[in-house]
Amino acid sequence: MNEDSFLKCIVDSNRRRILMFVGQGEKCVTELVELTGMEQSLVSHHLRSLRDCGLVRSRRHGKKILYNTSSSDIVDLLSRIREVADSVKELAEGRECV
Amino acid sequence: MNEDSFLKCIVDSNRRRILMFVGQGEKCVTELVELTGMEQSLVSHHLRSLRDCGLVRSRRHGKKILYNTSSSDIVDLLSRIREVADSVKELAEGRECV
DNA sequence: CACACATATAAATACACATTCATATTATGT
DNA sequence: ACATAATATGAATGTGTATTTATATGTGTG
Repeated sequence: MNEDSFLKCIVDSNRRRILMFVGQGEKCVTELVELTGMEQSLVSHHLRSLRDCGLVRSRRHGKKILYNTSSSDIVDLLSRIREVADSVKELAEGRECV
Repeated sequence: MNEDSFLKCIVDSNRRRILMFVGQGEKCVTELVELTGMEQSLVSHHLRSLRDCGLVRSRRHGKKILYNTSSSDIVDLLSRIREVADSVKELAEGRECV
C-alpha cells in the first residue's frame, strides 16, 4: 500500500525533477517555478503530492515556504534507479541483434 | 526517456508481483496465472510490457514460454525501494504528531 | 487597512493506461 | 490433419490523474 504510493509519486518526471532540485538545498516555490519552467499551480500541486507521501518537508520563512527532501536516501535511490534503468536498457538493446 | 519507461513499468503492483515471482526462477505463463490469480490475458499483457522495457526475458520450451528477470539488479532494486518507502513512511508518520 | 507578493486549492479538461472480453497464433500429441 | 494446450493480441471500457484556468488564502509592508 505504501510502496505503491511512493512509486506513484516518483513515477512522474516533473515530481522527480522537483525532488532533484530540493535535494540540492532548500528551495521556495517561486525558485522551483523558475528552475523547472512549470506553472506555479502545477508546482504547488506536485509539492502537495510529494509532501503527502513524505518525500519533502516544508517550513515557513517570511512570505515564502521552503521545501527540502525529508531524507537523502531519496535522491540516492533516484540515481540508483537511473543506473539500473540504464543497465537494463543496454541489456535489452544487446538482445535486439539476436 | 528511459528511466521514465522503467519506472512506469514497475509502478504497477501486478507487474512488480510478476517480477518477484520470475525473480525466484523461470516461470511459464500458466504458473504465473496460478501464482498471481490474474487472468491469463492480463498476465500476457504485463509480460509484454515487462519485456518491452527489458525487465524480463523469455525462451520457448515446448508449448510453454519461460520467463525470467533479465538482471538480478532489478529484484534488488525493488527491495531497496521498499526499504526507502518504509523509512520515508516512518519519518512522515513521526511528523504527524508535530 | 489596503496592496502586493507568495502559495494553495478547486473545478474542469484531457489523456494515459489497467483490465476485460473475445479471438488469433503457435506447438504438441494422436 | 485435427484437437487441444499455451500464449498472445486487439478492441472496448473504465478509471485515475496530470495539467490548466481561475480563484482563494496567507503574509509582510507602506
